[in-house]
Amino acid sequence: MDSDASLVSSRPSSPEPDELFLPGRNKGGGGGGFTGGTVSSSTQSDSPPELSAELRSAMSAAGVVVVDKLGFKSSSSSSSSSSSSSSKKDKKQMTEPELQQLRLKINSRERKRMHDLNIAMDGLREVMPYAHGPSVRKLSKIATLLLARNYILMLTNSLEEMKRLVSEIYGGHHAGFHPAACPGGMGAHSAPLPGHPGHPASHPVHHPILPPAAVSSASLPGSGLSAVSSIRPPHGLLKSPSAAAAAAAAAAAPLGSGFQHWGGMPCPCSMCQVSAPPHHHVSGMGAASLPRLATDTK
DNA sequence: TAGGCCATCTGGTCCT
DNA sequence: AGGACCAGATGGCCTA
Repeated sequence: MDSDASLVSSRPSSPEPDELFLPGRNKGGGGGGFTGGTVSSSTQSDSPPELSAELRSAMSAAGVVVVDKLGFKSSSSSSSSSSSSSSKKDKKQMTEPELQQLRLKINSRERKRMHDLNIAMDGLREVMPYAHGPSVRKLSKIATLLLARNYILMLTNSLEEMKRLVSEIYGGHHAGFHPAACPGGMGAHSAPLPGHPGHPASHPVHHPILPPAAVSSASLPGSGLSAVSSIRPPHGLLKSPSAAAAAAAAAAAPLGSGFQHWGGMPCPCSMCQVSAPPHHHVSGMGAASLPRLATDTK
C-alpha cells in the first residue's frame, strides 16, 4: 500500500522523454530487447525514410535517437483517415516535422505509461511470495498477476480461518471478538466477506496452505484454473524450473514455516497463544518478512 | 530453431 | 483538444 501508487505517480525514474531515447537506457527488465531506442522499427517499413537532415538534427537535439523512419504512416494514416476526426484534419495540415514531433510525443507518453505499469508490476513482484534472487528469473507479467490473485485468495481464506478459530477459542460469548490488540481492525468486521466461500457456518476446515479447491473454484468462475493452479501459477507461465519451483513452493507455502501452524488447529506457539493479534501472521507476509524460500538460490 | 516474453510503435476509442 | 487507455503488429532476446 505504501509505495506502489506513489511510486508510480511520482516515480523519478519515470523516464523523461529525453532519457527515453538515450542509448544507454537501463532496461533492467528481462527481455529488454530495446537496445537504445534505435528501434529499427521495421513496423513502419511502409514508407521509406525521408527525414530531412534538418529534422534529424532537430530530433537529435531533442534527445531523440533519430530512427530512419518516423515519417511513414503519418501520410498513410492521414490519407486513410476513414474516421476523419478534427484532429486528423489538423494532422493533414501539419508539416511532416510537426507530425513526427507529435508522433514522438505520443510515443514517449506511451513508453512512460508502460514503464510505470512495469514499475507497478515490479512492486507487485516484490511482495509476492516467491524467491527473489539474482539467479531466479522474475515472474512473467501474467504469472505475477495470477500468483497475486491466488495469493490474495489464499490470504482471504486464511483470514477467515483465523477469525473462525479465534471465535472458537473465545467461545460463543463474543462472536465479534475485537481485541484491542488488533490494530489492523481485523475483528472489526466479524462477518465474512460478502459472498466469501469461507463462511464459518458452511465451510469445512480448509487448509490455508493446500489449494482451497472448492473455495477457489466456486468463487472463481471462469478462471479456468484447476484447484491447484488456482493457487500457483501454471508452470507453463514460469520462466525456468528454478523459478517454477520457487513460485510453486511459494504458492504452496507462501507463508513460511509459521503459517503451517494453521492447519485448522489452534496454534501452540507462543506467538499465537498470546491473545494474538493474528495480525502478525498477516502483516508478516509482506515481502520484507517473508522468508526467502528455501529455493532461494541466492 | 521454435516458442515465450518483452518493449516499442501505432491507430483507434474514450474521457476530461 | 489533449491525454489515457487499449489492442494489434513487429522485432529482439532468451531458453529449451
